Amino acid sequence: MARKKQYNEEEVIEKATALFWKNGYEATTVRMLEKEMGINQFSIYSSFGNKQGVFLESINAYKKRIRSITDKLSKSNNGKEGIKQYFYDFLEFAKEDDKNRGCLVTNTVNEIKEDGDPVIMEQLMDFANDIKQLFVDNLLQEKDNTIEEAARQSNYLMNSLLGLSVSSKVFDQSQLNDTIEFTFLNI
Amino acid sequence: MARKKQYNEEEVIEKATALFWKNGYEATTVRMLEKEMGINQFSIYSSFGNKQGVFLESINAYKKRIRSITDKLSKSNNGKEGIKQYFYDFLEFAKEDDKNRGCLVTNTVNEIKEDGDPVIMEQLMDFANDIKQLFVDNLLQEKDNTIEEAARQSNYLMNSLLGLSVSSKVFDQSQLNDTIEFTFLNI
DNA sequence: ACTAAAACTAAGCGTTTGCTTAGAAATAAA
DNA sequence: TTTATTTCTAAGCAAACGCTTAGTTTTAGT
Repeated sequence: MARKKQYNEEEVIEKATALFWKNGYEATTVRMLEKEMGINQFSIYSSFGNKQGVFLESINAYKKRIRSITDKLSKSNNGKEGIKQYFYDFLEFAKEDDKNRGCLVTNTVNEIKEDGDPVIMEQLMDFANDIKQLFVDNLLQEKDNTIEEAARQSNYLMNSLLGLSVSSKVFDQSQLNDTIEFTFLNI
Repeated sequence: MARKKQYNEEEVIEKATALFWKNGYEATTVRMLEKEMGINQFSIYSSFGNKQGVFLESINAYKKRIRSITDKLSKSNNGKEGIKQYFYDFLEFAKEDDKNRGCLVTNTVNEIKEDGDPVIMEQLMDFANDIKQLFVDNLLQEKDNTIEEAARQSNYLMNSLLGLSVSSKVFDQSQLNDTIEFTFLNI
């Protein structure tokens, strides 16, 4: 009846994700996507609607990939030690060759700001809140920790993780290790 | 002999700074600058060469403005307590109406990445290192603190400050206060 | 083999980007 | 007042942007 697609949508989105991760949303042009994904602009628009559609699918692909370490955290039951391990896992996850790309979601929050596309913004907020909730869950595994205290600590830890997403692009591994160790000293 | 300039270069750069601070470098177009600065594109290019020239002058204007709080830190002599005050001062400094714009320099580092313009990148790195050095100086005011320990602590504090630059755009004041208080418990 | 539907290629659409330029308006020395 | 010099306005440049479309190729049911 009709011709077959010569590409796999999941595969080309993986490649788009890498581009967005490296360059950000605005700086990634449709011509770059065309080249990296290995398919024509027509195919891009026919499969994903528009550039934003490609990006939203890339965010989904990113979430799926990072689930390997968030799952590890949600299964962890040794309190703050599990979160600390998540910090180290995240640094490894975001590493590409010897460079660190930070977190795709954090990068995007930084880029598109408050007047950015509301659909994308909501996606990003949900993602951050999910991780923060994982922190709270793990912090409550520590004995004598109240919900209020865990909430405060999770704010502190999220701040540190956001900082790490930025720092990892600029500072070297030993500086990052120091940062993580200090972060978990007194909670 | 010749016609007089109808604008003051410092004044129009102040307005350009506000625009870059709010929107970032790439998202700020020359047409937007034209409108905000209140002068024609010809005047912009004749005074500052190109868009990057306007931005570099804006970075200088930003540095001059933030000097009010960095000066306070460099004059401070009560160790980590002075740095903590700097964190609160920074949040106040970056506030615009009820929104927080973060740090112009941090925003730009996040935006232009490693393959960005080397001239801009160097400016940004110098700025970050200057602040980090101020942290070290103040940390050495604490008794029994070694240079190595102060260096490690300054990495941790810079990470927290970078995180705060991001967090302040998303979280509310009480969450930020909790974060700062927790940050200084550890050192 | 024929045909209809989907997927391909490649050219090109209108808009916006950073930047330039032709020409008018203003200024101060002569 | 004339003249030389600079600043102004406004139109326009090539290139790059996101996106579309005309026309060809491939496929599977008849």
